[in-house]
Amino acid sequence: MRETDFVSGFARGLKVIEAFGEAQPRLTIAEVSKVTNLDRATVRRSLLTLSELGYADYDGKFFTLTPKILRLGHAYLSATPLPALVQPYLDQLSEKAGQSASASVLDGTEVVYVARASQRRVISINLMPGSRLPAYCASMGRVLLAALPEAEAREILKRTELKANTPHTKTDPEELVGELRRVREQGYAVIDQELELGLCSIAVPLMNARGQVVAALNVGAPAAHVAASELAERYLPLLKETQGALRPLIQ
Amino acid sequence: MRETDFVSGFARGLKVIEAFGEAQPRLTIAEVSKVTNLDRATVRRSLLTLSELGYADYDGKFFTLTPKILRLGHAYLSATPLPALVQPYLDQLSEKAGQSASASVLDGTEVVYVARASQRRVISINLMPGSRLPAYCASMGRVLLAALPEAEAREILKRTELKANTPHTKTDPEELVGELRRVREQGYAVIDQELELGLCSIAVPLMNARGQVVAALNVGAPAAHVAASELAERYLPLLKETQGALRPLIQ
DNA sequence: ACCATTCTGTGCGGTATACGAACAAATGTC
DNA sequence: GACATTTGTTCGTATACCGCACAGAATGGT
Repeated sequence: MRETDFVSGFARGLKVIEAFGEAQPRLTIAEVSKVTNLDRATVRRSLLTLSELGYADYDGKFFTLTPKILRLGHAYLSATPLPALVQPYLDQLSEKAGQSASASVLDGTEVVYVARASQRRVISINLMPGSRLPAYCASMGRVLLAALPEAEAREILKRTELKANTPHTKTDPEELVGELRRVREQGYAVIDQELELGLCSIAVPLMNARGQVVAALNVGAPAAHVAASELAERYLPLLKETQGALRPLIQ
Repeated sequence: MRETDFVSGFARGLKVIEAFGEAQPRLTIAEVSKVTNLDRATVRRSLLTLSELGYADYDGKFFTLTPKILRLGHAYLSATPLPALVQPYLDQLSEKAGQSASASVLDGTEVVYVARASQRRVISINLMPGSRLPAYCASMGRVLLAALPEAEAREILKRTELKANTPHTKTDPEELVGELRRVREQGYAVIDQELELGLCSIAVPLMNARGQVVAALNVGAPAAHVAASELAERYLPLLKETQGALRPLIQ
């Protein structure tokens, strides 16, 4: 690709959109400028453009994103058959298990939820399609990393900030690579409170008809309710069943 | 806003992203050019930019969006407190009702789902956060339109392509305005197979502490399972209860 | 009330980008 | 296999945009 085949105005604008995150529903021009390291004048033009197009609201001081912005992500969710395909199976799985069930794909060092069926039981982390978690300490992340050639998985781990979210979090790259090997062999991954205390989960890969891993499927449960050691016994059959049912349907 | 406060390269790029919809997961440069009415050279630059940034994949012929694009919509979903706030109530509501429950907001002529709790029962339409439906023939759409000044609602109806999805669909603007009046008076809207045969639903507005309508809440059911005339009797108390519980919590 | 700080909005010069057209490559048609 | 059509890529030029610097407004601290 030539240098001139890159529209930096577009790239800058996308960066501006991403500046709106968790703790920042309302941002001023200067705040966005700080977060994005873009010039204030540039940020201002981008935000006014978003506002003009209806993707953002502006009250003279603060900018907020409007629901129109969901059209962008929706372009992916509706264009990709996977989410719509797995949703009903996820609902079934979630009901049978009595726990939340999710499907996700890998994006860089993170897993991205593409579908989810939640249970009444409220978990502190609120997850929905589009939500992201670091791959190294999430059950679906382990499964997806295990599906990659080891060199590639190592590369991703190298790029990841391996921090200990809890005392249980595995952060040693070598230990993680070993863990990935085990996951690859046994065909599933169990996480015991590595992401958050009190939360454990089990995941299996989702394969297409050709056997390529295209996503992961998991069931999450409060540690108080189900011990990590019981996860496989309790939920693995259900996960395997769902995995098998979906396999011929994907692609 | 001055003419020069608009970044057209950014606007064009967003248009390119939106070109990827329902039936088009994989698009060529020329296809995107047709859909967007942008010059092929311009589209190419936008797509290569998306690809360079990891928002799209390119195999030399077709472009596809990657899950990274979900970061954009996620910026809204996580930045707006509403979805996370209503989700647990939705889950509860869905379980008590034994039917799917959703929350949505208005975006132009469409309702946009911001949260959803689905039931095992599979409905032909697959809906998820970010999904859109025309407001005029959806229960939540009726509720949200009814909350607007009548002139504004008329304006939106004028901009809408009022097509009859089923023999039951109301498409006469005057009849719809009358319907909106009734919805406003009775405080809820019932849809009987106007969007899709076999599907009916009931919705109520969600208000914030100041009494402003900020979203809508609904329960959908297969017509075979629950007659439209029974919807209010069966689910209105649950909806009202949820509405009341959320009211002091919003904003 | 004052100054210090931070913010938004604007004008300007240099540069990067969009446009249209022309070219090259692929695809389809007979 | 030759022609027609569509698609992808390149190029020159006019122009729109970026970053900077400054002015004025808003905010905050003393």
